Amino acid sequence: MLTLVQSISEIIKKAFTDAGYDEKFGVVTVSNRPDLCEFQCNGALMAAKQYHKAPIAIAGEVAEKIENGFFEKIDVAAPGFINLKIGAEALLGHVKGMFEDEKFGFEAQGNNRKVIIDYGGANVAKPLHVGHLRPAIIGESVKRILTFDGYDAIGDVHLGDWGLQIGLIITELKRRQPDLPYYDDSFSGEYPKEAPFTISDLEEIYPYASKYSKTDDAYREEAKHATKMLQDGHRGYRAIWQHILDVSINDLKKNYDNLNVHFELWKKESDANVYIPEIIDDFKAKGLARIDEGALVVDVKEDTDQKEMPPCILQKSDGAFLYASTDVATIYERKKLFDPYWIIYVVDKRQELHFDQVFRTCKKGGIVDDSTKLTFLGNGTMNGPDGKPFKTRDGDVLRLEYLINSIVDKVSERMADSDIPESEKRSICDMVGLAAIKYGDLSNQATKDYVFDIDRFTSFDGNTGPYILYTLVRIKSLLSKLSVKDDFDSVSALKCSENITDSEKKLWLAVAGFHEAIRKAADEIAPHKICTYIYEISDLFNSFYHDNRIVTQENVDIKNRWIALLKIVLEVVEKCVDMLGIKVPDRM
RNA sequence: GUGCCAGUAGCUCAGCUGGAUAGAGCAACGGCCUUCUAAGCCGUGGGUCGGGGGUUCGAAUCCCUUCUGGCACGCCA
Repeated sequence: MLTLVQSISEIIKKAFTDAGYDEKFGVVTVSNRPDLCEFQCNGALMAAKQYHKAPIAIAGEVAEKIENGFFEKIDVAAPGFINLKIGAEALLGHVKGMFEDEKFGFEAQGNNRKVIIDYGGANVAKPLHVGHLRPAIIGESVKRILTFDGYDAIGDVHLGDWGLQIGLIITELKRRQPDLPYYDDSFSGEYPKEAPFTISDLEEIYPYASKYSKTDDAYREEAKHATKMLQDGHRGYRAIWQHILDVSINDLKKNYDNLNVHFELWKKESDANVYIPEIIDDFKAKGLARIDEGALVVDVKEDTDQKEMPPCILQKSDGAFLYASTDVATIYERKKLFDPYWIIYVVDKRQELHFDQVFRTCKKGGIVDDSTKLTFLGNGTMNGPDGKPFKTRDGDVLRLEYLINSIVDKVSERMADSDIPESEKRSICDMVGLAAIKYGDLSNQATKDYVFDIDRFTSFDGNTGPYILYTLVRIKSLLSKLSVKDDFDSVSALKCSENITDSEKKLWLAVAGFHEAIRKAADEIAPHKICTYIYEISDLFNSFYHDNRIVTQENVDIKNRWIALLKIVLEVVEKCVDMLGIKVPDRM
């Protein structure tokens, strides 16, 4: 169905036509002067130039032609605004359509086209840290938004399991446990099923090896060599690598689950690796690649470029592949396996140049055709209250689970004197804590850096996740007090439009704004627009709640209309919150 | 050096495809609980939209310039 703004625009466009003007000027927007009106049309101001006429005169003529019946008030204001207030009956009439549609009247535009969203970025053998939080939260939300918009959206964790990091671990492991059979080239038996390390071991080994390699060139060379051997198929190294995968993936799944972040695909860099040779052969055959300083590169500079655009390196001078190779191969693989219409990368924005090169390489080599959309949605950095990247007191990278725990602890303090039984409290704190983190993150623009302030996010006041949850819980509580039956007929409850107060009408208008808000969020891949919307509607609900005694309302028609209102607000906001990846408790 | 992004109230951020008096939240101050969850509601104060030019009837928004901060710039990922 049309959005409310579109429906009103249709009426105003007709008035412009009837008054002898181009209908394109009849576009209506939500008013930026709520004290004057609910909707406004600035078309007369724009038409003034074309028709060489005073805008106020045009506005007057158009206003004359506006159909009666839909509006409560039509004003013309200098220098040429047309100000509109919708009638209560028309508003309820519009909203009725939302009740009758499972998407609340939202028109999905994805047409079931396939979109792959790459938002994991986790590496095996390394714990998730704060740097993984934003892509995970934003990516999950983007996936849910696009799913709602009718796309066949697939989340891919795209694990980093194939670089020097594995070589480093192998090297360090060999140094510590040289007697293991993996390094014995003459060993031909079966390797042990059990990994020779735990996840905790790995989390210690990798940083150690990484650090040490920076001080010892021979060690570093050995790690590079091990990486190459692994890529070339060394049997023992492959076995170690498989152990690393098994141990890590198990742990990562658990951690992502705790975040309510789920991937449809658990693909890895190594999966794409097998395609690299054929891709390189193809680039060579097409004459698109050249040798430069011993490395195989693809020139991706275009004539229109204002900036420097270094070539994309597909193969290092020592013959090994690197991240550009795997990223190109990954797109190749995705094209081959899924033939997606769209691929979206939710990755730290500092990698923009790299992905620009990769995308251009893919287009140039015909790995994807021009119709395939490749989007880089670079996320900003999460900073601490000092405005600098979030670190522990010692200056180390903060593990994600520690961050989550500290938030949940703060929430628990808040809930200490609530009368909710301890058995339920735990999961409620988890939900509220996660909502605090996610809402705090998603309410900022994805591409911008933002300040993650634990005290602010857990303060529970104002525009926060807990406030939204509190509002939803409040509505749930009301509906339960009202003993609303599941088969309550909301549509017929809308027949009564008497005694609609200002705060109620504003809330209905906010409900009607759902379609518009989600449309924008989906088109611009902007979860923060959903946050803005739910904050507005929650705020309006709480005002309405304050102004009206719902449970004790004696006029049955009005009470039923209010029940319908509660139900639709609850459903709409729950849907929004779900698109952010946030779960709602029944009470708090 | 080249390029990208940011600079809006004391703090954290919206708004940016040009429109009326630039909006929230926090913090400050003042009200509202014998009544549906006060984790709430209502109100007050607070801004040369980094500076300077320009385009326009009209600019936080578009263009140029400048200052400040962040980031990225071929064999790490």
